[in-house]
Amino acid sequence: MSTRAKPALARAALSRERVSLAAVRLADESGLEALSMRNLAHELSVVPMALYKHVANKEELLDEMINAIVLEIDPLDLDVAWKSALRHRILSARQVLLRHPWAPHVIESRTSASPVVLDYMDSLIGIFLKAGFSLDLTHHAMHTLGSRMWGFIQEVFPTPKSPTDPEELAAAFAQWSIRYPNIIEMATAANHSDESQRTHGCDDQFEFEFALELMLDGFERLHKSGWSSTKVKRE
Amino acid sequence: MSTRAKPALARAALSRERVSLAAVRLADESGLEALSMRNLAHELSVVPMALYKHVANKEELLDEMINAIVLEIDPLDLDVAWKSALRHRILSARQVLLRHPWAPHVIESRTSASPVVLDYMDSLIGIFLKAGFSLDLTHHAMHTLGSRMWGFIQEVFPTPKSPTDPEELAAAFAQWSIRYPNIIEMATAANHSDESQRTHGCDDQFEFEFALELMLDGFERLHKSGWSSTKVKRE
DNA sequence: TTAGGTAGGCGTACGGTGTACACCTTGAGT
DNA sequence: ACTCAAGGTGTACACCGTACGCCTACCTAA
Repeated sequence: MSTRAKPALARAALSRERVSLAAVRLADESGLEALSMRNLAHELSVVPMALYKHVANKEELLDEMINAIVLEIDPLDLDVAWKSALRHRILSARQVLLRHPWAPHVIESRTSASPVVLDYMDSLIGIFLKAGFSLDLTHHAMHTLGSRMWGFIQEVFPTPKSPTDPEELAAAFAQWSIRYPNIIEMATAANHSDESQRTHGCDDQFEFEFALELMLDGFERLHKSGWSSTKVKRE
Repeated sequence: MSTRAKPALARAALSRERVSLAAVRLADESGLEALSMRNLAHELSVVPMALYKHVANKEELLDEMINAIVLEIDPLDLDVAWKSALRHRILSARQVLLRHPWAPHVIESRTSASPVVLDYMDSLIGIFLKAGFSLDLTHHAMHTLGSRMWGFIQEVFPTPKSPTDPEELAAAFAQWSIRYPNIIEMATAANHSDESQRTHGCDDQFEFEFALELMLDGFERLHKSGWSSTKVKRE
């Protein structure tokens, strides 16, 4: 009864880090909707209110989860041309986000940046400046990247599920071809043409890189031509 | 007591449309967090469960709200060059979203597209195809636009609030200059240079248009050069 | 004119959420 | 040995979405 419990006897002590790592794991494995303070506490064999000794509230926990995964992004390689450095950093961020599918949603809901997040952004800006980009152009480039700097873009709505019964499906398809001729034309081309399926079909990774390269090329062109926002550019 | 109440005596009858319009108004005026079924019902002088006779659940209500605002986007002008048509459509979407600040969050959380949403996307695709873009390039262009086709981009984290006390602020500023030298350099340039404040400072509208033009120019260049995804483009 | 069906608003109740607040236990420092 | 604070506990509250059953008022057909 009155034995002096050694520190790590019954269970390891809670800590801010242990809490947020457990939260990341829980979200990874069971989805964001399973991440309630009660579930998380249960996972840690602890009573819900115990968590509040380590994080102020759920928002702060979510902040901490983002910190944890931002630290997974590859560190910056300084010995490489700006374009490769940027591409590498952003594609690495993308790999991280693919491991944590809940992250985009959480990132989007944050209301202010933590120091860890600011570090990451600072390093991206540094890449531009070191390459001689003007402050001006760097600024706009960062805004253009937007959420792509985190390795994701809002995937436009998934198309509604199609019926399973072949006959119904054919009927629905006919309907759609009338109402959404362009969507259908594009979608069938992307899915059917011989080799395109494997080469790019609708491969998220390809789409991401396509857009990223388009932006990087755009930045490069503007930089080389000495673009400045004082020259208005509308055609 | 037993008077035959005329249809519109006590209050107008509920309908799916009245419910979703009231929801839009409530979100506009009081923010998305105020939009609970209970609050909405109260607003309509009705008991919460009454709403469920018109929408299956809250998700469906949110879908309907998006439908309502997508219909506010300017209709497509067919007599105009593709670039202008696209720009106009997207900037119009942006105006709509500025009127409904809750919309980006809701759009991002939708899991499938409604017919109204598909109509909008179909019309954008149509702009590309009518201009002679390949199905291929059109497809990638749509992905590249991403959430920008809705008139917003995930605004990267707002910087954390700065202290009000001038002395504290100076200290914090000094700290930041060391930890985030690039952010600070960029931010001060954007805010201070004489006329840049008015001309572009950190004007969301300008940033949006900058990115949009960069993309449109990129699409145009690829289209003119007969780009196809079979040619790999990595440098 | 009456009977019956149905659309739509009402009331109650349940299981979930985040978290405030008071309590108690335990280990470290004096 | 005593104190004090850090940290885990238990209870309680307000709010959420919504399942389920009821009841009333209208429309239609006989």
